[in-house]
Amino acid sequence: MATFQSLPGFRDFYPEDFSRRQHIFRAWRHTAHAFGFQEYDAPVLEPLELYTTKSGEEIEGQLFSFKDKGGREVSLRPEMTPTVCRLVGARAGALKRPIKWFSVAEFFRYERAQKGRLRAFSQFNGDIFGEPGPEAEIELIAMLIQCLAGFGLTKDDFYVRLSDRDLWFFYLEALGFNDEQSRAILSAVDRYEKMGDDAFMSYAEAHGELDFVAMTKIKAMFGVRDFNRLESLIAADFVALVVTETARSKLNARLADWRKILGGLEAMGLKEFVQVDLSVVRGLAYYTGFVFEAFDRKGDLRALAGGGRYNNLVKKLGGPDLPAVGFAIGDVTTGLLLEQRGLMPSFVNAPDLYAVIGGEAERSAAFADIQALRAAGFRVEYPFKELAFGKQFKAAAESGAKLALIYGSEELANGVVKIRDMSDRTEREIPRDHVLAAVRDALAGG
RNA sequence: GCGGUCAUAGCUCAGUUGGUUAGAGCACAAGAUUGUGAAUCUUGGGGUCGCGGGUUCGAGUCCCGUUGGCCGCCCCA
Repeated sequence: MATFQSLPGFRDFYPEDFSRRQHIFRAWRHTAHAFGFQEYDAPVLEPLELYTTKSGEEIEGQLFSFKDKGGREVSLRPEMTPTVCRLVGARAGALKRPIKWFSVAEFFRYERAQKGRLRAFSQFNGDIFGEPGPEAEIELIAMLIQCLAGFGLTKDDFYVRLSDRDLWFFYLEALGFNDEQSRAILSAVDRYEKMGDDAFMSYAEAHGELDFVAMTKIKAMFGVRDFNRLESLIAADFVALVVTETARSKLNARLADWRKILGGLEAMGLKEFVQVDLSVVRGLAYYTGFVFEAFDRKGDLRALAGGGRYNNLVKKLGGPDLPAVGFAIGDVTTGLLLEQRGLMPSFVNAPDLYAVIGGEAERSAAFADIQALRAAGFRVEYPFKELAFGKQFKAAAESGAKLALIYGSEELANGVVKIRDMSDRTEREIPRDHVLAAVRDALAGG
């Protein structure tokens, strides 16, 4: 047993693990480029205040924070959102709109590790700045879906739950609740899935029991799973209740945005991935409108991804008033889901070519070709030590190389090299000065 | 921060009521095999049995503590 091991919640990435993570990163970047997003990164270490300003002092308990040698309070980044707000805010005037940025980066949170949650993890973050309308949501939700579908996951594997904090506030306002009461109700809605009716106890303590009619309406609202039902619930309340004209027009405007998002995603053929679900509230208060989360269909994993609109955050962090929507997908849960569904490719590290070298005398000739082939971009392996031919062919086969190049004394005496197709075991001789061309030709076909 | 559970080779595990020098399979390496393939056989390296203390003539085994993994609670940006 080694004396030192990695810190709790941190992972070592041996080559197989690294290749698995790399597979995830590659697919994410591929998708982001297809959607026209630009990649950025920023320091892993940030001023602690960036996070306490955004999330409150309490957040420090969950951070890898410390005082640096200059006495600065600093923290490893626990998320990308404040950082990207800082970057965009600083140059907002000079950036072409819409601003569509993404990153693939590592984050650190001082929390107890659990299934799907570690202390160090990677996330894909995609954000759109400068677009207040639901067009940004369409773009981001479509990209979120593709970030998972790109691995071969389908609508039977995962789905995106779409909710709307504005709709909630406008609806509760129409029911006669003030802002503080509405927040307490939303916090109960957030916990309802886990706690049931007990979730409303803290509301009752602060504001008195909810009356039966209001409770029924609220439960109906977060029980809704399709848009037509949502519309008809609200339409029915317009008839049954005394609703002010402003509350009515706010709600109607929200419903129009909903129609736009759902219509847009349907036109993209993504309807089956999206479910209306107002029980998603997403705890932290900085979300200002639509919020969404992706889950696996079987429901035995933590959330795959989450995001939403945060129109006030850039300004709060010192930038201009800039609307924003974003989401993040984690590598840990995504990796677990891909393993579960057999979509994680096995580690492949096969060279294109394996050079079989007769002896020390032949090594120099082989080296010349090996270097030329490598410079041309081919992956070439050869044995470090002198080995029997039998061993070398075995090594070549185990390496997974498509071709073997044979540098024996007989071949070199004739000015040729044998090129062996490892899959069908056929061999042919080629002149030494045609090796590169012959390899190119042989590998082009398969 | 709280609770449950586990910890023996790189991996998966065995190890009797406490008893000699802690084992197997896989993996890795060498040889059989100095011009042709994933097989087979032989051999080898690799363990302070997570760590520390206690009980005992004797601890991988029992007790306490600790660290770490896994699972759950709180939290989840």
